[in-house]
Amino acid sequence: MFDSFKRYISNKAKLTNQELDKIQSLSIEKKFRKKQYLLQAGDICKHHTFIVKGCMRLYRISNKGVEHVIRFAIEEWWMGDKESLNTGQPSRSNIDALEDSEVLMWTKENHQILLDEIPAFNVFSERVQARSLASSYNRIYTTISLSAEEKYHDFIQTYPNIFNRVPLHMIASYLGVSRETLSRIRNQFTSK
Amino acid sequence: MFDSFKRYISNKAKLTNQELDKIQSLSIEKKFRKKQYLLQAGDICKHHTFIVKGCMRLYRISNKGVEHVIRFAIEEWWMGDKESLNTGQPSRSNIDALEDSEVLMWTKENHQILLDEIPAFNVFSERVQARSLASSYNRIYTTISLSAEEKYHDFIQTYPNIFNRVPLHMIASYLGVSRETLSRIRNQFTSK
DNA sequence: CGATTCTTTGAAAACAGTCAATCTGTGTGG
DNA sequence: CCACACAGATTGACTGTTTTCAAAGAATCG
Repeated sequence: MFDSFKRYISNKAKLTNQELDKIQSLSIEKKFRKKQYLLQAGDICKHHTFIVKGCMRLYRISNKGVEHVIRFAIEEWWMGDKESLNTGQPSRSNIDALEDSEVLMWTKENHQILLDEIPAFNVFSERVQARSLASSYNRIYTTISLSAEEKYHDFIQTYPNIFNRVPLHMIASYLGVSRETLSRIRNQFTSK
Repeated sequence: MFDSFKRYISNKAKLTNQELDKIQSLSIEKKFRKKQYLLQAGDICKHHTFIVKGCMRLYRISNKGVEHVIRFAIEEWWMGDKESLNTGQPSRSNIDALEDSEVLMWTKENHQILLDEIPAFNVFSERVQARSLASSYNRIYTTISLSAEEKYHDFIQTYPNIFNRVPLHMIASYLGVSRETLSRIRNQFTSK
């Protein structure tokens, strides 16, 4: 399982074998079955998680009891609640597996050790974080500027590998649109 | 002008006088008049900017020619297009001053020097970045989960110091709602 | 096969956007 | 100091989009 990660990170950061060994030695391999929670609201998020295989979602539940997907993640993406991880406060979000998944995890403390001891890993991590901030701004922009139909098309263009793996009602939730509306949008589109 | 920054950062990071001097020596003091651009779409963002006084907004213009505010920033907030700063690519966003403003700026390179040479500054910066990621997730959540009216109330609760300083139509733009709708929501509310 | 889970459809109601006109306050130049 | 222009806010009428509710139809999984 670590080999996948090795291949991934070797493209992004120049690491010696020793450094890779160190990263591996602090990692935890885990499997999650479909529907299994990686994090529940109220829990304190303790790990940085890298998805080797599978698909997950991070979502919150509103006070009306409705689920709202904040983001999806698939192979070679990072997952976790950065806020809870950072503050040590209970998370407001849930994370669960949408498919049987394999992940690598590092505790906050061990992750910090890697950041401190391996400069290239630090640079790499900052780049990951910068990119996730950029993509969240893009998401904000599309969410406030596009119509439901445009959002849907933007989504399948931006995440072609996700839209065909997750149920439509979750995409609707992600886009902030009712599932009925999204179903109609999609059918109206295919009939053209 | 640097004194304000000194007071701000001294609360958040333990820095020696030498370190503060170093930070100051690499800083640029600038003033922006109301309506003046700090960054225009197409420019490459070269600086990290700290707002000492005033109010700014970061926004994009859609292909229909409509402005969409991605975020506001006031005293003691950081501003800049992290994406462009990081990638060196032209920015898709604009930043301008909503009030006469005073800022401190550091070039990307000088900022990096500070991160490398001053561990406490590095830790501090990471915390800032983590917080901005967290707040952007919160924004995504409220944007997809709340109605226009709820969004407005959430906004004035979350940013009481901003809503009374910026024009209503910009708040509408920020919330992804037409200004007429927001105007109606607000009046309906005050008449209760 | 039976039970979930997911998607689709219809009809009504709620909601938000658009267009156009008016109103308000602010600041600028003569 | 006034008149004017301008940016911003409001209002009404209308249109269009999206939600909601309810029911039924696929698809998937054990």
